[in-house]
Parts: sequence; structure tokens; C-alpha cells
Amino acid sequence: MSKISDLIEEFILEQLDDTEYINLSRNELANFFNCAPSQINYVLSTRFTEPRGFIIESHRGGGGYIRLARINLDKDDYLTALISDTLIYDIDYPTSIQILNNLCSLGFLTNNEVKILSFAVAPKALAMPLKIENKQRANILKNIVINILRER
Amino acid sequence: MSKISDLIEEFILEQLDDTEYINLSRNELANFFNCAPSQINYVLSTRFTEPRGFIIESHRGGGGYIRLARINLDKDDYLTALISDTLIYDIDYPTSIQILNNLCSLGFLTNNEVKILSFAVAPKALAMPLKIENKQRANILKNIVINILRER
DNA sequence: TGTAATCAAAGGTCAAAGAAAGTCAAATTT
DNA sequence: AAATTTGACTTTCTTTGACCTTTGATTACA
Repeated sequence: MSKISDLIEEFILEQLDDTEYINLSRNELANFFNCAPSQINYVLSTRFTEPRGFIIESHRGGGGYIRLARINLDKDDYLTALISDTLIYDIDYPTSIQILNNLCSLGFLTNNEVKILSFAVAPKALAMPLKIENKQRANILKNIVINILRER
Repeated sequence: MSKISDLIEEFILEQLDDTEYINLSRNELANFFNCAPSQINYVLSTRFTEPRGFIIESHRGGGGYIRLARINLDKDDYLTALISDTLIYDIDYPTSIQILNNLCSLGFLTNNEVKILSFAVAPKALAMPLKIENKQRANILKNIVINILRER
């Protein structure tokens, strides 16, 4: 008897095959598969992860939804490595500048975009009560890279 | 299934598109959308806020009305106002998008820059254990605006 | 006739109920 | 032991409804 999580994964993958992204209703899905709603979360968080090339975005409350999109992960790409290796760690400011410049010379960002983004990840911009600055910076950069990938 | 609040927002935005300002009748609107009158207030107070660039003025009593207008963006001191008034408070994601778009229509950012920056301030990018997301977003935006100003 | 009391027509407020999705850890399977 | 399944509890956002305030118009009356 195949695991229910695998069935759910398949089901989702099938729908995602055609389109750019899909909207899921957690409750509907859970209902359809006759499982606990939280199992949907389990499937999403174990199988539809960023390193595997998926983006998840969701809203709670009435009219809530889960949006699932796929990104192009060509193996051994610079961007792929960035997402799954580099940007999972803390990134200090000089390093982030270097990364942005690399993205620029690879043609993903213009000079001006690099400049503006450097404002966004500057110590001044991320200065916060608790020192989570470098983690924050990594996270921001990761989200940018992921979405750049998505649009290719 | 789209939320009724979204439909109402769209409806209002459409009317606002043409003219300088519009007069709404709360009861008529509620009637039209078959919802509680207070839902109109909900839509107005969550989506047509000052940080997003709207001004609301209303009168009660017989012949009452709700007047909705866009904040005048042509003013030279929009950036200054942003820095000293708006961005000192917490800013949620939809509001930040609107601010970025305003900066775009004023010619401070290109469309692509808006898109990339929206990745940088997305909930995904700023999601952290500590719940200071909206403060972070305000801070990042502020630093960007400050530096935009500096270069004028 | 001028002023006060009354009424009805707006819009405002706030809190409870409802509708999703998220979290986490215990129980169960593999 | 690790992966999966379940369910109780939480968080977020939306919708609804009961009650409140403001205002212009009308009526009462001195």
C-alpha cells in the first residue's frame, strides 16, 4: 500500500506539470485524500522544498490558499548552488555585494539594480534589535535568486 | 473562490482610475455586493490606507458619503514624507508593494526594480523566528528611499 | 417666526463568529 | 530509528451583526 504522502505528492506534481503555478486548498486536498490537513503541510515541507525547486506562498483566513510554483533548476548552475549551498548560511555585507556583482556579470541584474539592492541589504537597512542581520541578509538574497530563477 | 473584499477593492480601484476622487455610498455599495455595510469599512481600512497612498474623508447623516482620493504624488516632498512619516511605522507587504509602485510612477524606480525589490521585502524573504517582519520591511524601504534621495 | 425637540438617514465601531492555513508533538508505521 | 500520520491548539484574515454617533430635515410650540 503506497504511502498517502506519495499519492498526494504525485497528485500535486501532475497538476503542476501544465501550468506556471497552482492554487491548492489545504482543506479540500485533505478532504480528498481523507487525511489530516496537517498532512498536506507535511508533504509540502518534505517534498516541495526550495532546494528541490519549488516556491510556496500561502494566505490564511477566509479565502485562504496555498500557491505552489516551480522554478528552473538546471543542475550545477551558479544560481542553484547559491540557493542550496551558499545562501543557507549567514551572509555578511561584503559577501552579499560580491554575490550581487556576480549576478550582475551573469546578466541577471543591471548595475543600477545591484546598487539599489545593496541599499536593501546594507547593515543600516537590516540593523535590528537582535543580531540576526546576516541570516536576514542571506534570506533576502535567497528569495531574490529564487524568484529570478522562476522567471527564466 | 475570490474574497468579497477583493472584489470590492477592485471595484473601487476601477472607479478611482479615471477621476481625481470618487464619492462612495456605503450602503449602496454594501447592497450591491450583498454584504454588511461594515465590510465596506473593512475594505477601506485595510486596503485604502494612507501609507498606500489614499485619503478618505466622510460625512454622516442624511446625504452622507465617503470620499476617496489618491494622495497627490506629484509633490516634490513625497520621498521626505515617506521617510519621516510613513516608514517610521510597521509596513505590511501589500503596502510595501504599493509604495514601490508609487516610487515607480514618480520615476524613481523602473518596473523591473520594483519587481526585484518586491522579492526582497516579501514575507518569505523577511520571515524570521522573531516577529519583527513589518518593522524590518519599513527599515529596508527607508534605507532605499534615503539613498535614492541622496543621489538626486 | 424662531427655536427646541424629534426623526430618519447616513456612516462608525467593535467584538464575536467563521474560514482558512500553520505548528508541534504524540502515536503509529515502516 | 526514521518517516509518516493524526489531532489538538494557534494564528491570521474575513465576514457579520448589534449598537453608536453625526447630521440634516421636520415637526411642535411658545
